[in-house]
Amino acid sequence: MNTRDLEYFAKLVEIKNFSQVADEFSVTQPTITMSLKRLEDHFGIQLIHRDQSHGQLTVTTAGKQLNARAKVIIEQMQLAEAELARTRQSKIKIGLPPILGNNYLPQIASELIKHGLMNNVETVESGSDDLLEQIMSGKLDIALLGSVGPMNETNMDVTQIGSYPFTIVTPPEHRLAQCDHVAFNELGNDAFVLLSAGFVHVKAFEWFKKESQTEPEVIYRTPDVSILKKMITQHVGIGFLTNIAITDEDNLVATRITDADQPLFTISVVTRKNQILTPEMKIVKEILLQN
Amino acid sequence: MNTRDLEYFAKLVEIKNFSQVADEFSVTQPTITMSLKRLEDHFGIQLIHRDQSHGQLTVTTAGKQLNARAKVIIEQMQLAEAELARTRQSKIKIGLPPILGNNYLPQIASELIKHGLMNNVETVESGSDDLLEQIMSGKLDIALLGSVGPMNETNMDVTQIGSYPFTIVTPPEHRLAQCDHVAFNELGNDAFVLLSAGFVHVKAFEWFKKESQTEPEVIYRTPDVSILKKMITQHVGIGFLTNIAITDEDNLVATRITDADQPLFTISVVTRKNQILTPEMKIVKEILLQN
DNA sequence: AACTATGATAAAATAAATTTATATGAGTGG
DNA sequence: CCACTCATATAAATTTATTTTATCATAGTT
Repeated sequence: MNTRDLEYFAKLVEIKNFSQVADEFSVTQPTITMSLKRLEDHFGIQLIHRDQSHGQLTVTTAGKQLNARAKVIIEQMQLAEAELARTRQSKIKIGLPPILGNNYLPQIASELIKHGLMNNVETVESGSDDLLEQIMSGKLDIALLGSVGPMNETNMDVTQIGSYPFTIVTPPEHRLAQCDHVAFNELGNDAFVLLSAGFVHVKAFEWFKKESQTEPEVIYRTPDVSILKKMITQHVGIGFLTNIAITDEDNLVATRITDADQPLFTISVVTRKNQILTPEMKIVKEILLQN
Repeated sequence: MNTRDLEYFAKLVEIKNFSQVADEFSVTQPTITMSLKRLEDHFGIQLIHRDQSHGQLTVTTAGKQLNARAKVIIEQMQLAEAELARTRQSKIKIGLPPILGNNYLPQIASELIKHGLMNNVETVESGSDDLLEQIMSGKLDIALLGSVGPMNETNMDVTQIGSYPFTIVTPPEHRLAQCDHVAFNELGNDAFVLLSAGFVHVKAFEWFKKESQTEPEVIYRTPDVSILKKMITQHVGIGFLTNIAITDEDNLVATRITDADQPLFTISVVTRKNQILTPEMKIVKEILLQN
């Protein structure tokens, strides 16, 4: 069985047109006809019903079943491809959210040096959505991911290593800095500077908006945490960040939010199911789990 | 990419000998050499390290990684094969444990008749271990499975539909039949008739033995529940069964066991992840979930 | 009625996998 | 140390599989 046939088939199920599938793969139309015939002969059952009268192709139950398996097989092939490409490189590629960059990275770095792995590691900083996509598709070896509450990804090995509340971040001279705590619905008239879409903070922010029925203005968005902090310092707007994103040097105040049942910023170490870790990757994963 | 190459490779990783792999697949030895070369060329990395000096093959990290993916791909191919073979048959094949046969089957049958599906269904009765193997490998379309506590199978869609205690089953004239309840460690001197290995009852029985540190004699084992019941009636030994296995017509008494934290006989409806159910199968699954 | 879109079919061409035959290289027993 | 065995590699020939080219069939469209 050739996985190429399965790829043709999955595409045929998707776009339901032999000639277009042929174009997609830069082959001629009879190739697709023949490929489907091979599959139908192999499994001894019709997979696609060609309804000439209405110019419509329908996928039989058998076809749908094969398609479900074909998709897994193609995905696994792509993962193998990506993973072995990673193995060809010497460096371990770790994804981590920029929010953790300042806090975790120095701790981790010293541990890496201790194990003589500092030069074998390469970090990628990006929003958690993007990092999840990258670890899932095999572009990363290990990811440290933030999520709103526990992660639930069936194809991933997830180990939760901590969870932290979201807070309102202000300069020390701001009125909220004097408060021990604040309810989100007291912030309806405040302007926020926020992280860009793709960061879990945005999902959490939406949760607070919805639950408190408050619609604070978002005056600016940036994917860069240090820019965000500077804007908070300069009173452009107040911030919404996990408390671990804030260090003493920032000279900012994190005020906790009182809303009940609020989601927590949850940090997990994530690898793929069926991923084989090199001995070095195992050490790096251990280091991440312990910090 | 040919799945045949992946099969050769997985076998090579397993037995680490080119010639023997060739024999397994009834091909010649150079076929395996060429197949491996194709894979190594394709992924651009060495998969197997041939150590001529010690006559030993070792699998590289890349090879281990490919092997992990290959195994999933081969499994998915076999599932597709089995599932489409099932689709070629008209009858829906349902597995159920014989313990449920008497209780569930009549209820289910009347529902099936109501939907005109009675002739489209074929039941297979066997121990839960065997049924699990059959549903996992695609030989069954749907299985009703008993387990000791909740099932935990990552490749399966499991819906728990009930759980019931295990009980001690005796004829009405037996001393235990007078008791409302009994501790397992009071049964050290009783002889049991038990189901054969492969039934979850055996696992539960082992649990009670271990926890109570009691070793009752097992005088006879049978895979046939009705034979088992007859033996209990004829005082060959006392029984160990879930309470739902016992009906009024049996004229047997089920005495509950008092041991703390005891496992329950749990019934679940099980299908495979990524299995496509025909409309008929969906109805049958619904019926099973509702009874 | 001519035209277009879509898929099927057959023969030819090309590409890929397997076999046959043979080579290499490391151990092993006499 | 020589003949022998075991295990894998290599090259050419053969067989098998896939794709293309060219053409046809059918239904819908202008």
